[in-house]
Amino acid sequence: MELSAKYNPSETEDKWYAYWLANKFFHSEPDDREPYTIVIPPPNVTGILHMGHVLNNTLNDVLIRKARMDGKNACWVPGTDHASIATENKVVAKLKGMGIKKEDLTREEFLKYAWEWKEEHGGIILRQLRKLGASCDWDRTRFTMEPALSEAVINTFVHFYKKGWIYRGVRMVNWDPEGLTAVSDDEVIHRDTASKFYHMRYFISDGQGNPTDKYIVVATTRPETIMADAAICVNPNDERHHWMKGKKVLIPLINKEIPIIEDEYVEMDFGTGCLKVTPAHDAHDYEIGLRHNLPILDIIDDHGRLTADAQILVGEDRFEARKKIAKMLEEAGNIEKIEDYTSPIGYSERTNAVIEPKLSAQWFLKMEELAPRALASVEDGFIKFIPDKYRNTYRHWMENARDWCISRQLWWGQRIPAFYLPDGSVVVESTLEKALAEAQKLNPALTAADLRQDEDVLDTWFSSWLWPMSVFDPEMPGNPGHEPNADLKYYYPTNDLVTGPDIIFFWVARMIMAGNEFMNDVSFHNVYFTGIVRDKLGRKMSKTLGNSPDPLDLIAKYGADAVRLGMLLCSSAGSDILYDESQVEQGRNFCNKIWNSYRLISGWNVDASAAQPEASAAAVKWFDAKLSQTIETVNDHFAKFRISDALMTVYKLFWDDYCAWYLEAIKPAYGAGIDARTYEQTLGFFDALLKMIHPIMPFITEELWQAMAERKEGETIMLQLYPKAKAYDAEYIAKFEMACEAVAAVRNVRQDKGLSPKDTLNVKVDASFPQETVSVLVKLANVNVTVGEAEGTGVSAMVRTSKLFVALEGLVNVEEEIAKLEADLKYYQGFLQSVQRKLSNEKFVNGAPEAVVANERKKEADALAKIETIESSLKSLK
RNA sequence: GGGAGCUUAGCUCAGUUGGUUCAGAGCGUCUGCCUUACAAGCAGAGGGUCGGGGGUUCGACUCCCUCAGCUCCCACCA
Repeated sequence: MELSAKYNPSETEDKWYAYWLANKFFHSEPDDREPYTIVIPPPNVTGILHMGHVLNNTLNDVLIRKARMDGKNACWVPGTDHASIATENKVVAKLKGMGIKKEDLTREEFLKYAWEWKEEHGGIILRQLRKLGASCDWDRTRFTMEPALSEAVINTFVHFYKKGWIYRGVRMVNWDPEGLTAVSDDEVIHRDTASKFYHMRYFISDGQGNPTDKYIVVATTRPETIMADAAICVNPNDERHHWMKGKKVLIPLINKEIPIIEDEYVEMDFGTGCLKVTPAHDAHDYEIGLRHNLPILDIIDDHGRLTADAQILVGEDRFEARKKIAKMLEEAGNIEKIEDYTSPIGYSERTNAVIEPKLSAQWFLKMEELAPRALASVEDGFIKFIPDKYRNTYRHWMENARDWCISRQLWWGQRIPAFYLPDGSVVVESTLEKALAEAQKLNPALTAADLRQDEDVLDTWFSSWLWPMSVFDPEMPGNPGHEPNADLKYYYPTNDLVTGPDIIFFWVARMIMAGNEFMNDVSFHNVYFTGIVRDKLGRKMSKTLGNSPDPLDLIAKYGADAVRLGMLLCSSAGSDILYDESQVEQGRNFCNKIWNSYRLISGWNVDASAAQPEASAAAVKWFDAKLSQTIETVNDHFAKFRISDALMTVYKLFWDDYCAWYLEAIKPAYGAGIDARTYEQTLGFFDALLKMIHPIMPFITEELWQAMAERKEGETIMLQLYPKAKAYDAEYIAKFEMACEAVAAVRNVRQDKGLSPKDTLNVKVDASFPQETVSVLVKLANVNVTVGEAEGTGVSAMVRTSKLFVALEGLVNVEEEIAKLEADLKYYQGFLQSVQRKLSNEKFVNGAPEAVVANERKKEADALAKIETIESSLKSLK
């Protein structure tokens, strides 16, 4: 069959993916092979594939396919994350479009909509991953909110609660008064905003609640909160304010008496050096309040309006109140001055409302014991980070880990299993029945109706941190005594985790904690951190910039293999990826190169009577060795997670060594057949090359592997063993490549002198040129070769290569070569001297590690050999 | 403000114990080729005082100090 001159991926990719699926090649069950396990970083269930996913999942797929071909029992568990905040937002937005407000729905009604949404959109991203070629074990697909995994989450909560590590505390949250919900720190956008800086006079109290004529000036941007002031705080080192120590001041307008306190938090040179402390409405003030045991008065309600506790301006919106109170203060003579002021203000990402810091009761998980242990897992080398630099980041965070706030004021997620009794006490149990039983121990009269479950759900990460365990045995987390099932025993710990450094704390650190707690083992051995995908100008991919290509469009245009290669080309671990479509083009070009190299060999006719030409024999011998050598290199790159290096090594092996040199060296003359021996060997090489490329470009390699020989149903390249390196003759590789250099040198001269490639030239090589590869030089450079001394032979030009000379008749330059050689000789002699000086130093020889000394001796020998070579070359030239 | 990291060819990046196995790769550029697999290609070539300065050393891209610029994380200043 005639193959087209261009590879067309769209004709093959779906076909092979369907074939792989139908034959369950991705599926893994425990057996007696060594397992290799990866759990997918679960994408948001409502997510759409973007370039970050492409990068991450390509890397995962390369690793898993390589492991599979290395004969391991490879298992890549896919799944999705319920992503409580993101998903709830989308559902709320969708309902809004339908004219439904979340507040008007009951929890149950809302969740019904949410699940509908999930059913509708939940599978999209996983289906998209298939287009990329992801070889996930789809039979094992999990969802963090499926019943079994939710149970694991609840059990985990109960476990830590009973252990005393989960507690309820007060914390400042970012309240969105328009969305009527707390939002996470990530969803707060800080923007510099113009506002006013109000300098207010707080009069010193006479002790009876009456103002004296002395006052202090306090600067604030939020005068509407003064009614909630609990103290005025100054820095104890600030001498300006020592006179007021122990005194009290009166809050303007309401004349409430509050103390003056001292705390080093206050900056002396900012504002007036006096800070009004409003514990309920500022996170720092809250901390100060805790330290000084100040009362907390909350005067702003959920909608951002002043409450009755404010005494004045009750019911006014906070911004209205600000204007009005400023006026009132002015009229009352409490304003010293008002300055224009620009400060960063937090806005809600969703509603763009100004975030109101608000105190609320939250659930926390203590990090006291979890963090140090998780730190040790990494510090002691049980878990490796790639690149290593993230260990610093990790250590810094773990040493300063704050307790984890695990409650979220949302509905989409696992509801906190805390049940409140009428008397306000709380029972934590995995089910209502168990909770009731516990509650009845306290009060036998209680019924289920008396128990009120906490309204909040758990942070999404509180389910994702169990992921490496729960995907295999959901009964494990929260049940330390539980006997792990067969899957968990076999697949855990997972081997490698590929993820972005942005979630090192949210996810990676916490998985390590959960693994330690429930498995008493690491969750994974290696964490490979990818970079962030940016455009070629270094900007983050974003919808608003429109610089984020749709991966599916790219796949449609260039093919999945090309997209994968394009993504990997520029991806060294940990550094950001500057994505450019030209890289995908390069991937497509490589596909085409592979395709056409097969067109070439598949078109050859075997001539059974032909003997193997000398050049072919040499090329076969060389490439056989080169292949083994490269396999070693590639395996080494993989072992060190240098994926782009591994890729580039294979790329060059295929393109430069195989296509440019090997195929050219064995190519039969037009119309002539190829000898059977070379043909068979060439097919063997091609087969090995396809296997080496397969983890990176699965589709085209399957297509050609199936095409190059009759395959049985159920056979696939993806389950073939990766080529193994044999012992190889490195010296021969060097010899052959000397011939290649000579060929290049001749070509260079030819172009330089305007000679046609078709003219056969006469060339002399000196005696150091390896005779075994002369035939290659003859064939590829189109030359007649004779061996001999340069001088006295009529040779008039020398083409210099790094290791030998090729003399080209009719063109001269001996002096230049001699000069170069003499320069080299001088260098090596100097080098030798310094090495020998080092070696004659007793301190060095006795003190340095043995390997270092041996290395020096090797250098000495090498230098001696080199000098000898150069001297002999010089001699032959002169 | 606290912490981490980066600066090597036009671009994106390698450079693993200081030494001609180190100044590299890919892409781009230039030159010549539509040569019966491939112009999405072939052959060849050019290109960097390794951010600046100083120091240690026989020798520094590599180690130390310093200056400059950039990036990320954390805290964001009443």
